[in-house]
Amino acid sequence: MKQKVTLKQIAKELDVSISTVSKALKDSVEISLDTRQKVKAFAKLYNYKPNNIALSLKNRKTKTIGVIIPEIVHHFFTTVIGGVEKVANEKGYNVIICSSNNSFDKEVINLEMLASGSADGFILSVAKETQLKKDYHHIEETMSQGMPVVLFDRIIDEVVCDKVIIDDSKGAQMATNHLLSIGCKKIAILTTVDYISVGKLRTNGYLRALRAYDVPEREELILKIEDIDNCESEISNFLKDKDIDAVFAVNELFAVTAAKVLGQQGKKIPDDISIIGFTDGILSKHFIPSLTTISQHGEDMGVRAAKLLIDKLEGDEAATEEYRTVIIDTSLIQRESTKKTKE
Amino acid sequence: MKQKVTLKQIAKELDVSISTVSKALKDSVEISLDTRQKVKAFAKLYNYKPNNIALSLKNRKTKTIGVIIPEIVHHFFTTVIGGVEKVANEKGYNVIICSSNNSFDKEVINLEMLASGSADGFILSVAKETQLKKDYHHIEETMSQGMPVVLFDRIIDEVVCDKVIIDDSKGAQMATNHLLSIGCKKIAILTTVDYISVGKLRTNGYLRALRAYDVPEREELILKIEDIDNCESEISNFLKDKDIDAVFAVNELFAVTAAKVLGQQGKKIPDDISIIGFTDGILSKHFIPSLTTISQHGEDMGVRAAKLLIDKLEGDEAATEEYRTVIIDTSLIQRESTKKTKE
DNA sequence: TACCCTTACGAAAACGTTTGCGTGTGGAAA
DNA sequence: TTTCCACACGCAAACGTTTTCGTAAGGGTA
Repeated sequence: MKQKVTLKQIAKELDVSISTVSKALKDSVEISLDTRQKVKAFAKLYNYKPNNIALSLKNRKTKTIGVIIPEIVHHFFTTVIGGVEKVANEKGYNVIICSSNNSFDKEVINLEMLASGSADGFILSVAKETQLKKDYHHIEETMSQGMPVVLFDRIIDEVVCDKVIIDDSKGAQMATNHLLSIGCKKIAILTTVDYISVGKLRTNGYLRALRAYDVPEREELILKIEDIDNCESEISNFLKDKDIDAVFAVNELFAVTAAKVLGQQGKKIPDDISIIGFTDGILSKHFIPSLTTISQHGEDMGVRAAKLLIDKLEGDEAATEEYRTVIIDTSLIQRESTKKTKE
Repeated sequence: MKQKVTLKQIAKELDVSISTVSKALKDSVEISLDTRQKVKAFAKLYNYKPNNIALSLKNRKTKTIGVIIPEIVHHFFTTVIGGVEKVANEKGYNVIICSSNNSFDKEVINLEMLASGSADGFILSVAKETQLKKDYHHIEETMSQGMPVVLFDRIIDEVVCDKVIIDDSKGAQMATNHLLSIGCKKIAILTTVDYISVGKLRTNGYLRALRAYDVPEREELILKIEDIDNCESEISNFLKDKDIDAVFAVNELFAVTAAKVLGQQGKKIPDDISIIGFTDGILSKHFIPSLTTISQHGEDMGVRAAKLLIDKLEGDEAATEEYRTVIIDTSLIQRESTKKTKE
């Protein structure tokens, strides 16, 4: 087991100083061609690689981006990470991913850990608990120590920093408009409790679309779900014998669950009831019938977030003081679960 | 913007030496109670956190585990990561995740980057390209430099190290047995090309099960798919008008695609044809009909892999020299897509 | 008063780099 | 022979820790 070779060892072997080795490897003109070649040959032979940790300490930057997301087993977040990685790798950055598991405490711990030397900046989507608690001191603190933070998707309005979001409200409006435009009038919505920022915004978009079409908003068509993972019976009860012609679900799971229970209740999709979801994941694509949905372009979000962060990290002082909010376009992906109703 | 506070700054502020501060924070008896309290109060006030990078350099370990997987947008791999994170966090380790995107080059780059100081050891599932190329020098090299590697799922037999796998062959056998036991006789298999280790093993398991039941193996019932992401037309052509009563698919995507095209071809599942998949992901669970499948217990794999790695990292020299292969049990999850055929 | 022991702290090395600056050697010019 | 200047290299500081060892001050004992 040959240990990792250091400058010091090479220097000793070749009977020169450490600085000579370092400079030789960097092709410094200070060092004679002869020595340079000798050092480089030796370094190659022993597979010398500079120690990142030492470099980080010396340069006071790690060339690493910390990404903290609420869930790691989640299609949308992984697509965002994909985008982040793409940009980061291009620009020579490493990516560390941590999941908060939707726990405030774990979010704080992860952030503090990464902030104490492991990452130069952060891309973050906050945990449910954080949105509920409204405690953002860890984020503020990180920024006050000079580390830039980019928030995405589940953001916090009160925190001043770069942000990448979709216009959730507009996306929901687009979804609802689509249903209205194909002739649906009695549109139920399956959404989350209000403290989830994106859920609330999507509910708002739904309501706005109804108003624009002069369709009265009806309380009994709105279901706000708390326990996302066990939503089936709740949705089933809610939908049972309800006089509706369409369902708008604010996420993929609600959409497929609605499709499933409606099927069980003898409804045909899209003939009896149209369904539209949110998030273009693997479920929407492969479900039968495939689900019309709103795409959030997760990878784009990741790309933009990473660019914003790297700009800040490498930018001059001027750019440092202004914060930008990038809004990613949503788009409607029309599939089989929505269909023009016959007049 | 208050910069991160260091020992040096505290020392200066309090007019003591750096070592005094360091010792005081560690409650060393060398330091008077008075000084200790003063230092601790000051450190708390300024939110002092030791710099991880400096600690890593000093201790020559990073307390970080590097995880490299072929794809980040992939349900199975994320569940494995979930398991790794769980154990890692318990034991005070950080996790860095990189994706190789199934590219050999990117796998090498990521590994080398993390190996040069960023991680103490690795949990790795190799890229397709790596399996094809059979070039494992980067892994051997990493290990020869004293960094333990645990391979999981897509492993390499030739590399001697700790491994966590499922018995793919046995799992496939279990799946095929299930089909046979409910009366299916003409079982097609949708599998991958042979260089993908897990695909080949699962094909073997299928064949073995057939032999054990004295069912002749028929070449025309075996489809080896190269381009996983565009498999629909291939599967559709293969299945068209084929005289079969069951399909075994070696992954989730093949399974749902088979279900879809069979549906299009007018077959009822499970009445006309039973389907069984591999991997218990989100698709199998939510598809209609929900798919019988073999669960790989991804989270377990992650847990075991992390434990193996940490054992090696913290173990004494004795444990260092022996390598273990942990085989995670697979289990059959029976859902709606398989049904006893009427005799 | 002289000596010793405890208490409380500081100096310095080490981890592996990079880099500005100092310096010895040799040859060329005067 | 003296002076000067490249050239080629080494020294040392710095990044932020931890830890070993050294030591000054003070009090107690003989």
